[in-house]
Amino acid sequence: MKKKVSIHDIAKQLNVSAATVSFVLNGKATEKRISGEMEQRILKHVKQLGYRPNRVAKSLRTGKSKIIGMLVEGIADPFFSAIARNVEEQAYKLDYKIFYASTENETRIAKDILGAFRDTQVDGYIIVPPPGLEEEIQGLIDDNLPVVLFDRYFPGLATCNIIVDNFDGVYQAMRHFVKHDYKNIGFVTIHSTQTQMRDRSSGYYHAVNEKGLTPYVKMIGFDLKPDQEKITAEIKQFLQDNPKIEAVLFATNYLAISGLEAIKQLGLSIPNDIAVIGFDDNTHFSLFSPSITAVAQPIREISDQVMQQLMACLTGNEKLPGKKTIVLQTKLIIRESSQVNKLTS
Amino acid sequence: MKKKVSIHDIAKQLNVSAATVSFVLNGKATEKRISGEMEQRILKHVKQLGYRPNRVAKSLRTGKSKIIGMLVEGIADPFFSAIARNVEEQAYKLDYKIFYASTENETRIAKDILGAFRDTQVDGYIIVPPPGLEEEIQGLIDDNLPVVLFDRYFPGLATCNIIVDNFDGVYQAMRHFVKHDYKNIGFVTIHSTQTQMRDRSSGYYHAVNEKGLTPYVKMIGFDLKPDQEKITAEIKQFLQDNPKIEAVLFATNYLAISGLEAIKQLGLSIPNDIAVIGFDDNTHFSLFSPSITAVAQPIREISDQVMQQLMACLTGNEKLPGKKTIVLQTKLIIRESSQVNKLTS
DNA sequence: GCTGTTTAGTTAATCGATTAGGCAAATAAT
DNA sequence: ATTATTTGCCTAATCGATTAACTAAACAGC
Repeated sequence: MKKKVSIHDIAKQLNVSAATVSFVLNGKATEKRISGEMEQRILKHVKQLGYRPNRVAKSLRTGKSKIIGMLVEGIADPFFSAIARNVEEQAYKLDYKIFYASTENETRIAKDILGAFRDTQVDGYIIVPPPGLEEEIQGLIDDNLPVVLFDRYFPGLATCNIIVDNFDGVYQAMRHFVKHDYKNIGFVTIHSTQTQMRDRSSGYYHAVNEKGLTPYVKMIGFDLKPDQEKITAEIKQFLQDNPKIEAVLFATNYLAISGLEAIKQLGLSIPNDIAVIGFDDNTHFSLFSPSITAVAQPIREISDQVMQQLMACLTGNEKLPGKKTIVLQTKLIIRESSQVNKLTS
Repeated sequence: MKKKVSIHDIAKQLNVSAATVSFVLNGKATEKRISGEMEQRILKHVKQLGYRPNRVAKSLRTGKSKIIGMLVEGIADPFFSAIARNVEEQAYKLDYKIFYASTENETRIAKDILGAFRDTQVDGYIIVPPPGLEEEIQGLIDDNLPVVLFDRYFPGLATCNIIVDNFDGVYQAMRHFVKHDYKNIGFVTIHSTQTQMRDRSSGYYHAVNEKGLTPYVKMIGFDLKPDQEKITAEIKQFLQDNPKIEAVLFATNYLAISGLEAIKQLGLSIPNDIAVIGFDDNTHFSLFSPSITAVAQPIREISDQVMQQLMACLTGNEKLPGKKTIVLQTKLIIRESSQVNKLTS
């Protein structure tokens, strides 16, 4: 087992002090008036030995870790994993590493992990907050730690938030339905008071009121998320109980999946028996037959904004991002599932 | 900004030494003969202040970090993110954190990140190795660091590997095709010499030879992975060039997606014009019309085995896992895409 | 009363870096 | 020639924990 070499070993071997080596390694040779000759001697020897400074020690001394903590609802969710991937890519370029973790939207898990992040002294936080995390986030702000929230936020907190216009996303989808003459439009969402879901609901109700429609809403408990079959069963029941529904909007990607399964099980034909739009696009929606219309979130832009805001703090004047809410627009990707099939109708 | 409290602050406030506090906090009170009275006094005060030990300092001293480094091909890939999610869940229970990163199967990125993991002193490594990472992995072994590889491995290295029977997975799929009387069966794979792809190819050729069939193979460059459209175009070309093909097997999930798109663009009907099987199942395959037959990898089992092997080293007698290759079985999930449609044929 | 053993802690070195402050030698200024 | 400045590098404290080695007091045994 190759013994680890420390900066002191390097120093001893060259008969200089550890401080000198440290200065050279941190590019402060000129600033600290180390001669060019010495600098070369050290650099050469360091390269030859393949010495790598111990980040843990460095982190302890400087209080910086070059790590960003990222807390999402679930890394297996394609929406979050796609953003995670983009964020990671950008972080990598700036010599930061990402430390992901999933909360499953549970307050306790989120608190635990956030604690672990703090203990590890991560330099910045990217958080998709579950309910009840206000205090912890306020704590980060109080301690002057850079935080960026995305997907949802707490209106009461002075954080930097990157979100999409959930209200408008749903509203656009509704207008599309109405334009194609659908009158009885269902909305399947989850029981949640978080901003993103609340805004989606508002968008639905706004459209319903504006157009004088009858609302048909089904709320699924969030706790059912791991149990796809149960969600499918509930949606099936909802559609059976409300046979008038001729179009339905699903408020999240996993609800859409279960909803499509429910529709399949009921033997209904899309879009002739029932039209469908999902919130959150999916690589596969274009391949479905019929292809599925979706409200697409701008994944690339979200990732870019998240990183831009966070990096401005990390590399800049160490200030907090400050209270700022950046609202990005969604895009309705119109496919076959939301318009009557001209061939058969 | 709340000043951070250290173990010395605690000690001073209680008029004891830092060592005593440390012993109590690490549950060594009895072993180190600290009185119950003192123990309670310290615990109470620590709880009251909400003191949390600095993990970085602890890590520097002990050389342990309670972090596991996980290197996958791409965190946005549903196969890897599902495994990551499971692994994370188990690690969490054992008080370990996971540090993910994506390599995009590039040697240089993988080396970089592995270096960062080492610098951070992660306690264990879970790796899906890109080509050319042999030396670095051997280096981990030489330094007695626990490593588990999965999905693919290097036959020359004495590592613990968790893989699936890729050969048999493909072979089963081929047998299924043959059973349903398909004779001209295409195989779309990527240009790669890594074990998992090599074995899938072997499975195909074995079946082709055994049944006396004509091989139709299309190799896609791995570098095209980010460019879905190009892959789609190549597959389209392949199918057009080989009109005899009546069934096709895709060797990875993203090839299947592009392949389905190609088939859609060609206006072919599945399974009547062309039958399809994909390697790697997908949440959505059951919802496609027709639903897509797939070779499912046992995600849960893979994650369990990975963690079991790694944890045995971490919590146990600090030995390496040793050379051991655990081969799990795939399961052919038969759906509509691979058998002639009884209604119309 | 003197030695040996427990009890209940304490002291100080250590992990591997960073960095403010110091100091001797060389060079410049007067 | 003497003082001032610059050059070039070193000393030692520090970050916040862990832990081997030690000690002082209390108690036991003969």
